[in-house]
Amino acid sequence: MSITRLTTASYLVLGLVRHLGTASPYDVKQAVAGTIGPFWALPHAQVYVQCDKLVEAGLISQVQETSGRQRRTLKLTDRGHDALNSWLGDDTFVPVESRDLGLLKLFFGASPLTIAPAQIHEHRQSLKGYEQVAEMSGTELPHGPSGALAFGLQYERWMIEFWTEQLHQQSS
Amino acid sequence: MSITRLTTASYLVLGLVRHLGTASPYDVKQAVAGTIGPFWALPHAQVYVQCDKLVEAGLISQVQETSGRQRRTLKLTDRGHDALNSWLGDDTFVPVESRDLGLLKLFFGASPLTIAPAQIHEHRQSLKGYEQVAEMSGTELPHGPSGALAFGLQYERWMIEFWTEQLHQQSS
DNA sequence: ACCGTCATGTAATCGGTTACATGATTCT
DNA sequence: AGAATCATGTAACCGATTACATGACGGT
Repeated sequence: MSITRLTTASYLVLGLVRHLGTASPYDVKQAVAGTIGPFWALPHAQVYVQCDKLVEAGLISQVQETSGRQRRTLKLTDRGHDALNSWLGDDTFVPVESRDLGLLKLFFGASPLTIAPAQIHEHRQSLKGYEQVAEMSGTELPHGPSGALAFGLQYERWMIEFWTEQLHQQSS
Repeated sequence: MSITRLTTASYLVLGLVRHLGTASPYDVKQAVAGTIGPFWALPHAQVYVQCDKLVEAGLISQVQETSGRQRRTLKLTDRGHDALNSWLGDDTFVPVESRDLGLLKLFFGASPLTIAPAQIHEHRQSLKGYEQVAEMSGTELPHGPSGALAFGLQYERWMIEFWTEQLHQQSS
C-alpha cells in the first residue's frame, strides 16, 4: 500500500514536470532527451512507472482525458513542491561514480591507441550537441539548466583534452 | 547451465585478478578500494559471485585450501587472458553517464550556495586520496593504472574548479 | 577468554532495462 | 489507404545492492 521511498528516478520525473510547468508523461519523456538525458538516462518505461508512483503518493496531480488519446496532464501538488525542494535542499554528497568504460579499460592496460580515438570522436559529438543547445537557447535559459549546460560543455572539452593527452603521451 | 554473458562486473574482477597476478576473492575485494573503487564501486558480494561465474566459465582457475580458511587462489587461464584482451581491444563507445546528483540538482534549480560547498569539500577529499596514492606509488605504476590515476587527479581538480566557478557566478 | 579483522559466502529484495504491445491521430 | 509518430502502458527478466550469516586466525 504505502509507497516505497522515492528514488532518484522519481525526483527526476518530479523535477521535469515542474520544469515544464504542466506535462504529460509523454512530454516528460521528450524532455529527457533534450535536457538531462545525456548524463542521466531515463527510459520511458520508467517515466510512466514513476508518474503512477508520484500520483499515488500525492506529489503530482493528474487530469486524464476521457476520450481519444487519454492524455494525462500532470502538475506538481503543494506537497510535490515541498518534496522536490527538500530534495534540492539536501546537500548530502553522494559519491559520483563516473562509470566510464574507456577509463576502466585504460586502467586495465588497454592501449590509448585503441580506445582514445573512439572516445575523442564520441565526446566531440556530444560537445556538438551541447553547443547546438547552447546556440538555440541563447541566454534565455534559467540558472539551473544553464549551469548544467555549462558543465556539459566543459566536461566534453575536458574529456577530449584528456584522451588527446593520453594519445600523445603514448608516443613518448 | 551455460554461463550468462559476462557483465562489466565480470571483467572488473577478471581484470583485477590479472592485475594482481594471483589473488583470492578477498584480495580482489581489497584491491577494489585502492584502485578502481572510487569511480566504479564493486561490493564484495559481487566479487564472490563473479569469481564463481568466471571459474565456471573457465576463465580463471582456482585452487582452494582444504583446511583452515579455505582460501581460494585465483589466476587467469589462457582463455581468461583472451577474454580480457578482447574486451580491452573493443573500442565500442558506451555513452558515459556521469550520474552526478549535485549536477542534477543544479539543473533542477538548487542553489549553488547550497550544494557547491559540499561538492567542493568532497572532491577535495577525493583529490587528497589520489594524491596520496600518487605519492606512494611514485613512478612505479604501470601505464594503465597511472593513466587512470592521472584522470582521477585531473577529474577532481576539474570538479573543484567547476563548483567554485558556480559558487562565484552566483554572487554576480 | 575475547575482540578485531580475515575470509568466505547466501538470500532477499528491488529497481531498472528490455522487450512486448496497442490504439489514436496526423500527414501524404 | 498507409505510414509515421503520438501516446500510453505492461511484464519479464536480471543484475546489483543490502543485509544476513558464519567460522578461522592472531593478538591482548
